[in-house]
Amino acid sequence: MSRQFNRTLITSALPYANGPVHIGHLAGVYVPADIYVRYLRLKGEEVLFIGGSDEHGIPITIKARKEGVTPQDIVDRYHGLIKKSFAKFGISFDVYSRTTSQIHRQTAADFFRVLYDKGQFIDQESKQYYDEEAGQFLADRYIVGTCPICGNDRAYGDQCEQCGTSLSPTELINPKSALSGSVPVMRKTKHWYLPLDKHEAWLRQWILEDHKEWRSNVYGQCKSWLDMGLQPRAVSRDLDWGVPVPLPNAEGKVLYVWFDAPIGYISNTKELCEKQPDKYGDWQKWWKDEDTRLVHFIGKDNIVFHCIVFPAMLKADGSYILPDNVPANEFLNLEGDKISTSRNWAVWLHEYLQDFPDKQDVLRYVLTANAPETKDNDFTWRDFQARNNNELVAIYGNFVNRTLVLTQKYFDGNVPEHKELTDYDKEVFAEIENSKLKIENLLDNFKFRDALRETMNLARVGNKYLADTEPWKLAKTDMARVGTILNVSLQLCANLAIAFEPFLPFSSAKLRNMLNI
RNA sequence: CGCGGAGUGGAGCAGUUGGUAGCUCGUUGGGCUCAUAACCCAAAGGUCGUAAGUUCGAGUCUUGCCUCCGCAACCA
Repeated sequence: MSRQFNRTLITSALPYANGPVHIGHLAGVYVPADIYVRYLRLKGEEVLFIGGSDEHGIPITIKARKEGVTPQDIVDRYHGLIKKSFAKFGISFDVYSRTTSQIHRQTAADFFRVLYDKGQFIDQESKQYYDEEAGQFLADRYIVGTCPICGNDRAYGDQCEQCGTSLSPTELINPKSALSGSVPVMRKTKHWYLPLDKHEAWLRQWILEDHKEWRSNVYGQCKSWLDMGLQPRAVSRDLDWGVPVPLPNAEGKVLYVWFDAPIGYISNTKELCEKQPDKYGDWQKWWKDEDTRLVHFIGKDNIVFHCIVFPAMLKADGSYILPDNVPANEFLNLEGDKISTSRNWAVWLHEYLQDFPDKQDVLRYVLTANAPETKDNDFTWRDFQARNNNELVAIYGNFVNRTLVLTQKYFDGNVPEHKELTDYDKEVFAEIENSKLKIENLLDNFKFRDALRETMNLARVGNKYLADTEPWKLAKTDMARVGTILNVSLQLCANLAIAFEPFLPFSSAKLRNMLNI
C-alpha cells in the first residue's frame, strides 16, 4: 500500500448516456477525481485522467423505442451534452470518449476473445422470457406482473417495490413485457459466464488482506460479497445494441454492458495514446506496467463491479495491473429527497450553467465541502447560498480583496518589499508550510472535504493576520512595516491560489492573473 | 430473510488503540473599519438513534431493536 509508483492512471465512472448529468454525478465522482488529478499534476507527477460515456445496455434501447429514434440518436445526444457539461465545469479529462467508438468495439471484442481462448469462460444454456412482439429477450426488470406475496400488480420480475420481496420472473402472476405489454414466452438461450468463484481465493487475499486501507464502505461491501461466496456471472446478453460477441454462431449476442463498460477505460486510454504518442506514450505502460498506480473513482452503487468483477476480468487476462484504490463515495440527496433522473428530481449541470453562468467554482466548492464521503449527504439551495456568501466570498474572496485593495491604496498596486520579519510574520510562513503538509496528506488519503476545509483555514489565517497587524493604522506612522505586512499577505494570496487550484480552478486562474504569477 | 455503510448541539461534519465531546456555518454579545453579501474576539447550545450489557470509566467494545441509503449476482 505504501509502495512507490512512477505514474498514476485515474479513471472516473463512465456516466450512462441515457440522460444528462447532475450534481450527484459531480459530487460523487467527477469533482473528487478532478481534484485528485489536478493535485497530482501540481506536484509534477505523470498522470492520466480517463473519462467517457457508457453507451450500451438495455435502458438506452428502451428510451430510443419510446421516443421513436435509434439508440445511436440517444447516445449521440447525451454524449455531447455530458461531455460539454464536464468541460464547462473544468473536469480536466485527458480524454473523454465513448463506448460506441470503433476502437472500443475492437478493444472490447479482443478482450473477450483473449479470455475465451484462454478458457476463462464457461457457457451455459438457460430459459428466459422472450417478448415476441418486441423481438427480444427480457431482463427481469422489464417484466411486470402481480406480486404473489402482496398482490401489487406493478411488481417487477426481480423485485416487488411495494413489499420489498425479491422475486424471479416466473413467480409473477400474469407476467407482461414492460416493452410491448405482450405476454412473454419462455425460450432457451446460451450465454458466457465469468466464473468469479474461481477467482475468489486471490480476491480475498488481495482485498481483505492487502488493501485494508480502502474506505470502510468499499472494504465492507467487498467483504460481504466474498463472504457470501462468488457465483459465475454472465458476460453476454441477447440484444442488438452493444459489442457483438466475437464468436461464430453468436448472432444476436452482445457483451453485457458491465463487461463492456470498464474496458472503455482501456480503449479510451488507447485512443488517446494512439492520437498523441509523443505526449502520452504507449497505452500499455498505463495498464500493464507494475509501476503504474490505477485508481477508480466511482459511486457506491458501482463498488462490486470495480472491486470484484473488473479486477477478475483483468486478472483472467493476466497482463493487466489491478486498481490500487477505489475511493467510492456515497450518494448526494437534493433537498431531502433522493436524486432521480426518472422523476426529474435533480439539478442538471447544463441547467445550472445557464442559471449561474461562470459560477462553476461555487458549485465545486459546495459539493466538496459537503461531499458524501462517509455517508449520504443532502444538498440544499439554502446551504449553497450560505456557503457561497459566508465562506467562499466572506473568507477567501474577502481576504484577497483586502490585500489587493490595500496594496493598490498604499503602493499603487506594486508589490512592496519586505523589511525585517517579526515573529508573527514568520509564524504566517510556518503556517503556510504546515498547511501544505496537512493538505497534501489529506489529499493523498482521498479526504477532499477535510483538505478543502484546511485550505480555507489558511485564508482565515490571512484575515486574522490583517486584523492583528492593522496596516491601515500603521500607514500613518510606519510605511515600511505596512510594506512588509502586505508583502507577507500577497505571498499568502499566491499560496492560496496554488492551494485552491485543485478545488477552484477558475478562481485560481483569475487570482494568479491578478497577482501576475 | 440476508449482507455492507450511516444515524453526534439549529444545519453540515470530525472523533485515531475506551479516560473531562471537537470543527465549520448559523445564533447572541463585544471589538475593529483596509475589505464583497465583511473581518477579528468571546459566549450560549449536545446525557453522541434506542434498550440492555462489559468496565473504575463507553460516542468509542458486545447484543437486541428502530430509521435512512446501497447491494442482493439478467437495471446500469
